[in-house]
Amino acid sequence: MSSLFENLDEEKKQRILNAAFQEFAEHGFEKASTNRIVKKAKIGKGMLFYYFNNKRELYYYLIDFSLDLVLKDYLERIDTSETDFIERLKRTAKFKLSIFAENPHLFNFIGAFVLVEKEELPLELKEKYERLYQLGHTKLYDNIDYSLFRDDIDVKKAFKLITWSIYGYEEELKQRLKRQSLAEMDYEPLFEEFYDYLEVLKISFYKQEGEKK
Amino acid sequence: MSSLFENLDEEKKQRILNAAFQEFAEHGFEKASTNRIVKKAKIGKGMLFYYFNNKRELYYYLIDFSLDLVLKDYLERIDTSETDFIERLKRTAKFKLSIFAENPHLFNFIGAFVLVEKEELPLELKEKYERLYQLGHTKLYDNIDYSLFRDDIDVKKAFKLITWSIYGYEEELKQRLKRQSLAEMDYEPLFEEFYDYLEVLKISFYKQEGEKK
DNA sequence: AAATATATTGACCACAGTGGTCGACATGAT
DNA sequence: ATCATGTCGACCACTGTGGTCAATATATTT
Repeated sequence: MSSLFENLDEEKKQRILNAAFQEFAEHGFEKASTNRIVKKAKIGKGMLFYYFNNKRELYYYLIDFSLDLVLKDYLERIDTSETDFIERLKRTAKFKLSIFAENPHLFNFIGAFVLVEKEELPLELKEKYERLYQLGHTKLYDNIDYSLFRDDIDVKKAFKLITWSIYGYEEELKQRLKRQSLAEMDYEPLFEEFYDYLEVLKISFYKQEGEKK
Repeated sequence: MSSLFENLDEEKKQRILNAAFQEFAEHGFEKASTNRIVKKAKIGKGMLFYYFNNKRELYYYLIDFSLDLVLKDYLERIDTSETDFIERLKRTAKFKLSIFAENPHLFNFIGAFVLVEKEELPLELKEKYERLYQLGHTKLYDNIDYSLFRDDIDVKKAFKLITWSIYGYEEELKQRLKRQSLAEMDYEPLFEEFYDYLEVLKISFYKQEGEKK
């Protein structure tokens, strides 16, 4: 009965979610330890099994929760009427960061279960993930104005290169922020830096002023 | 006494190295299991502790081994007289792949111990790693002809973007090849694809014919 | 062929950590 | 004063741990 869990005060709920996300992200389902989770979440062992009947139920709850969150706080916010690919990505950055600030291990958690245990998931969750994945694809790549790109490069390859670049920047950022307290810090300089990179990408992959037809 | 181990026939040695690299890469030192290692390497439990006195000694041996290997089979082969950054990277790809083909978990292993346990390493290994890191930096970035890059972008940022792009491509490749037997396959098409990406990077970040002074 | 040295195994050990339970107790509502 | 709801952590049976070692197979020397 996870409605018990859902009615917890927000701070405690968040502590538990965070602890569990981190533990499962780092160790996978099998080797994740409920002992470490309760310790990190600062609750008694009993409570975890009071909210969730067992480890597996908690795990599935987390998957469901994370998929819902990505849908509502990320994908649904992406504005597909913006036809400039890089500009569209630029706008998604803020959504991503606010998710990360609230739940730093959520993306790692998703990455982990997708990589290693996606296939063994109950059908319901697997399908939910597939739907989300499809939606993500359309939200990112549909209705893009290809004519912005230079004519002398393969647009598909440019897409990939841009995506990898952004992923690389995100990862470097994560490393840099590792010991920072995410809560009270000034994100603006980071966004400025990020925008600078996007600008370089635009200059490089897009037609320049003179070339636009 | 790891000279015992070193005198093993190559095939058995490789089996043990592979198994151990993978186990430590996936689980870190603490949670790596010697039982799983011997099982995967298909040797009796006793042998592992016959070659290496204990788990830690094996771990340190692997670190030392991997650092030596990266030095000799990768860094020392990089030709710094090639002043074209992308061209230089292009040439390193073959070294990297041949290391990966022989020992698919080595880079993951290095990535893992650097990320989580570098600081607690014995001084000797820590210094060895630092030296390697420095050398890597010079081998990749020294004596690069900046004038190849377009004037209207920040070269430092272009460096980063290119590096991230290549890393992204490598990771995607790893995913794709996951279920392939690395041994007997044709790498040529992959290199062709890789070179295509590099070409896009060149067109985008380098000056075009007309602009060269 | 006998004796010795080296290589190899896996059952075994004490122990640490596992997921999950449950009686004791605190808190707040009725 | 009673009762429902929360909360805890000692406890349990059990699994897996790093490491040992007597037994044995194999190779080398005499």
